[in-house]
Amino acid sequence: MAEKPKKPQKLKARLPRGLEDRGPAAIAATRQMVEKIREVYERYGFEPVETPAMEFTDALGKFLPDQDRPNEGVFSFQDDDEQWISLRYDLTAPLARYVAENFDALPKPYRSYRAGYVYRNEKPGPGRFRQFMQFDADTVGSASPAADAEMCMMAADTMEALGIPRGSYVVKVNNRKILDGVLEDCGLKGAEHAVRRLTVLRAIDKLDRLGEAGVRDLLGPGRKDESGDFTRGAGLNEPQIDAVLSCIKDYVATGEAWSLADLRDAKNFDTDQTASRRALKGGRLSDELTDDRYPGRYFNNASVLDSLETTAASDAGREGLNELRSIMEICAAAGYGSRRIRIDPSVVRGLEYYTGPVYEVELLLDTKDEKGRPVRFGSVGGGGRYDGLVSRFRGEPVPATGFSIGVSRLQAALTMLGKIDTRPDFGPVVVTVFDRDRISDYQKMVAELRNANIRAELYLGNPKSMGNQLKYADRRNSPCVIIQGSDEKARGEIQIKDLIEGAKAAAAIASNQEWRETRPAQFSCAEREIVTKVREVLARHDVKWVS
RNA sequence: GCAGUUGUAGCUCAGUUGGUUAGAGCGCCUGUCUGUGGAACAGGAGGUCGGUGGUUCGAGCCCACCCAACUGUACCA
Repeated sequence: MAEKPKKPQKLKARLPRGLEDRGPAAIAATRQMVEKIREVYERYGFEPVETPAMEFTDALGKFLPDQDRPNEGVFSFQDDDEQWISLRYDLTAPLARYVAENFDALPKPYRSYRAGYVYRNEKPGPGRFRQFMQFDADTVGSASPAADAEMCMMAADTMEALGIPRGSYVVKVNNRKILDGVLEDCGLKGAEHAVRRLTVLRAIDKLDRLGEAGVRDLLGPGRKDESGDFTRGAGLNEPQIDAVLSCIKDYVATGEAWSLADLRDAKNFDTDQTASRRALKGGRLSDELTDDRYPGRYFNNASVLDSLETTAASDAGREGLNELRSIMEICAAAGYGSRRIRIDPSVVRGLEYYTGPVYEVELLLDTKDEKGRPVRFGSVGGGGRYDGLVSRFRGEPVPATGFSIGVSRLQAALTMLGKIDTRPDFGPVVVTVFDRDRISDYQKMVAELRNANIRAELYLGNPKSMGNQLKYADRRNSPCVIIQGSDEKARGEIQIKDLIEGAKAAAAIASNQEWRETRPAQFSCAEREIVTKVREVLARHDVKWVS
């Protein structure tokens, strides 16, 4: 054998990790989700505003302390004047910039929403991407707890608008001021303990993932994970650990706990009793209730508030508790009970700019990947009050609160749960080419269909055989094709082949010979009837092309 | 970043104790079929066995280093 000629070094087609190409089904699903979210936000009185994907890095507040370069978590580059520009990592900081820049022209409180891609240079995982879509709503210029309560209620409404039933999601609420107060009580006050306070907050944030024992380790000396890797802890002593944990999980003092039986009885809930009972059967909630890793996490909001009374003794804590109480009163009065909007003192959120109330939306459904392994998605939405963000640009305080749906992550979760239709949409009607010199005739048929608002196209490949053209139409998932050979042309007719009906008929036919000769689900009609007859076929199979 | 696991065809995976020219299923292309999708049958294309170096008469298999992916963990202001 002759020596093989050396292959030219081909460029490897590859996509950077954490990014995804999106096909027709995913695009359609996103469009539907965005539209449903938009309807809810509009109904709440928010108006759209859009900002670009890039901002000056200082506007995002993403410079590393004591250094003149941006944090590694954001994608950044220098403009030709050496100014740092970054891709936005959320929609909140750019909105704060927009409001500050247009402050005088905007009505206050200013209520706006926007959907867009954001970018984070972090390790990707299931439901975690480096480019992903968020859908935000923000109220700028109101310090009222009613603004925060509204965010929580809107979060709940949005989930239900997206088809996630009551009981399959929960909006968790907390107030950072309470945690601040508790940490002060633990003797972790002042700048010299800032690092340890941060470690404590992060440990608390992991309660749902690591359980109490794991958090205890992280608050103390440290924790070894299942791969043997060791993480250093906050180094608190036992009394301090107990103090921190008690404010997070021990609400038993005054209130009633929700036992599983109570939940089944559903008398602890205000307006959503029937739905609650139904959701309990399949939902994750019942598992957690019987799981002793989560002792006492399920109490109604009134009893949690009462319990916090004893732990939130500092000024900051008391202020936070009062805000929380107002939020819950407003929600309860509007019919949003403890099962939909629940106080959860372990919610702290990762972003530093939150100053008070924080919210998080969690799916309570079990998600499994294609190999059946459980997948942890984390929150599918979140938000909070950020009273400091806009005022960075101005000399006056500008309170603000907002909420964000992680559209991409939620879509990934819903896809994994089989709740999103990933079947391909119907393709266009394909007009086949029989005689190459009559292309203009065929294109005229296409135009006629298009003018009748029917998705149609001419076969633009090599029309060497009818088989190839039908195979193409089949792959496009076309409902039907148009055929006109010389015989039909002579009679002024066309053939319409119903591919959907034909596929059904195919099951009963074994030989290719017969398959061809019977030409299943094919009929002829006069040329001028093309639109009427095609419409009949489309109507028969309920083809609508709406997505 | 740290730790563990895994890298063989487009995809899912076999590959014996280290032994000739690395296989299968699915998918793709062509044909049986010059005016008809599917099925069936036949054929074909497609591989630097992740990369580099080493041990050996001989490496997909053994060793070292590197790269990548996955999982956990950390980071995510």
